[in-house]
Amino acid sequence: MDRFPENPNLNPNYTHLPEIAADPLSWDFELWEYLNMLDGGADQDSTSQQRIASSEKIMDASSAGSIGATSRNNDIRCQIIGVKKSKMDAGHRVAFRTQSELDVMDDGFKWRKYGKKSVKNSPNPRNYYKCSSGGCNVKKRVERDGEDASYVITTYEGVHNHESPCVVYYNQTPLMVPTGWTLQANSSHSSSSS
DNA sequence: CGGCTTTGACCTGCGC
DNA sequence: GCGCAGGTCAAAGCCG
Repeated sequence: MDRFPENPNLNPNYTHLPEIAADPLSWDFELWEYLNMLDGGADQDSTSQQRIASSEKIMDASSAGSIGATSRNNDIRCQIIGVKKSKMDAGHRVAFRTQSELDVMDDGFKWRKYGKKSVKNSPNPRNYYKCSSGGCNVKKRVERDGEDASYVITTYEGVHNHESPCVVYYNQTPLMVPTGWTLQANSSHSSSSS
């Protein structure tokens, strides 16, 4: 299953930003605030929010480096390449570009695949997922980077209205960590699954 | 048997 | 208005 890549407690390979709350109920808001700061306080309505309207624009944002945060951890790179408010009621949209052999990052939530589509200018198909939790309308798009297949572009749309069904930390359940992941100490949370 | 994936069809938005 | 591309639906099949 997918783990929450923005939550370092769930995915130690995720290059996390310490300022960003790990709370799954508010994380994309925090990311949005953080990226606004990175973007020099650009106008939210006309500038950075418009940068991710399509995969092409996602790549533009990535290459321009005008929005986003990149760092590195154990040879696994995860780059936040853009955030925008969704036109839908679902909320914000956040795109990650992650160097991973796995097609789908395990983010702790349970996703159901509802579509697969080949996209123009990309040899790799795009997969569409919905959060399988009842009443939660969060969607996720996953596709391989057409320019570098070692990267996976994951786009989250919306905000979860529930806690992760798999919120566990490695000091309680180390078996949950996939092969190849590097464990990272959890200093601020205790298990919610007890 | 229930839940999930697959996949073709359909819908919608956008550019020309 | 038309065509294309992206996104979603839903039926069928698979698997535990």
